[in-house]
Amino acid sequence: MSDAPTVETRQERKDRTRRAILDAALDLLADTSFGALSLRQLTKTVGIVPTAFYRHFATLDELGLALVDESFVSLRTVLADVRRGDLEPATLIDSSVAVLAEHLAADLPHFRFICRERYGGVAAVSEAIRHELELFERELARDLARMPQLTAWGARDLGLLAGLLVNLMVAAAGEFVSADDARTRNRITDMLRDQAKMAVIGAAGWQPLDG
Amino acid sequence: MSDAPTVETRQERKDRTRRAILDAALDLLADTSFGALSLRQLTKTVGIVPTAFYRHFATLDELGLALVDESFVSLRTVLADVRRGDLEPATLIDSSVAVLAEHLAADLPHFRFICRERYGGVAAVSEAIRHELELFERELARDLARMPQLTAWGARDLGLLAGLLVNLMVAAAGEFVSADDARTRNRITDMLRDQAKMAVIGAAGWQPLDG
DNA sequence: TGTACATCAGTGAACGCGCGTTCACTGATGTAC
DNA sequence: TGTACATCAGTGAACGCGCGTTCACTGATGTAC
Repeated sequence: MSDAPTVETRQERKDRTRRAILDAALDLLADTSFGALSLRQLTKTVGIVPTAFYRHFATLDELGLALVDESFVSLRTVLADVRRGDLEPATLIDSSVAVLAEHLAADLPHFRFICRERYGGVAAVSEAIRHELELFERELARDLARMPQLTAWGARDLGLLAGLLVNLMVAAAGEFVSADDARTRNRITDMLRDQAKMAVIGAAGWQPLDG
Repeated sequence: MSDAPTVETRQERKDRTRRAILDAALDLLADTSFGALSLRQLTKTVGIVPTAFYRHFATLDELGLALVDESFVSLRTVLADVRRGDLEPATLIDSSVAVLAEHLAADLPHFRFICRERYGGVAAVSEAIRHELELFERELARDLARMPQLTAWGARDLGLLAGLLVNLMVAAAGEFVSADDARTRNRITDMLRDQAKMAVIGAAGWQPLDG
């Protein structure tokens, strides 16, 4: 047993507090919307005095934008994991939906935040989320463009399919977050998988509008 | 010019105040989420004293549920108008989306409320909305079942398609509400129409799972 | 029709409470020499 | 290595404010006779 005192620099301690603020916020946001978040309740949960919050964020909105940022870092790892996995056309959707479900279960707070605040009451936050979702949609469209069956497609049609899939995904995430038992979650995952298949089959039979 | 004094019964006056409360709430909810709505600000907007609110609703949650009710009355008129309109398979989606766009533009506050609170922070309200959306989805599935191309389908597959279309619709409504110029709204409507076509084409090519 | 009483939508004062933000501060960590 | 000074994350008191809810009330509308 070493008695060596933990040496922690000022910056490390500050980073740890910042993380604690973000985590406490995600925790409290399970029960309320961001617009109803109280700074005093938040700092009380963290275990710091209300004014200490301002050492880390200039405003509550800035905290919200930080949560948007890290939520989308989390969401992007879904795409990265899908790319890294099974890319056989016949089973791509099954494996992609399985990857998504895994991420959903592993990081509920961030996905709940995205769903809840997408059309939420704090303009700065909902705008940031919709902007990031648009970027995510484009990233997905780029991935779709690389699929052999869709190489001839134009940008608009790829965008339509990507948008459709993103909307399905967000809605499924919202239901998933609200469900609290494994059975319901499996039903949601199954539904998402079949709806995604419908969408892709429809896309395959679609008459491209451009490109 | 008649000088006849307006005769208004006690009940009529009460109904008028109740309506004014609902309207003021819809107005304030353009800027905040329901969970952040203040009873004092609300009654100030109506022009009554805070305590008078309790003559109409026992709690703020009850007001929220009343808003859910009338929002879905509004949404159901969309289906009714679609049924009443052009039912030619070749142009059904175009005309349905046009009807929806018309209703969206005519009653933004209720549609914004549904989108914003669907996954919002007040459990009673978001649960009521998701319940009503499920009923709406079933109603849509029943309409779809009557279409000649889909008569052979099972309940599950009709439900999948209906759910997909409802998610598309709600997402489009959310974007529509956030957009403030006619050009953007037309783009959203166009996108919804084409995505709905993709979904229905996919549904047509789908291998039914049951039924 | 006239009178006496009941109802009840809306009033207004009062309450204790949690809110966000200000400010001058403390004391441990970091740095310059 | 030792000392003197600078930095800055977190403190704690204080502020004025809007909050939801209580309560006894007022006075116009409604009703019974």
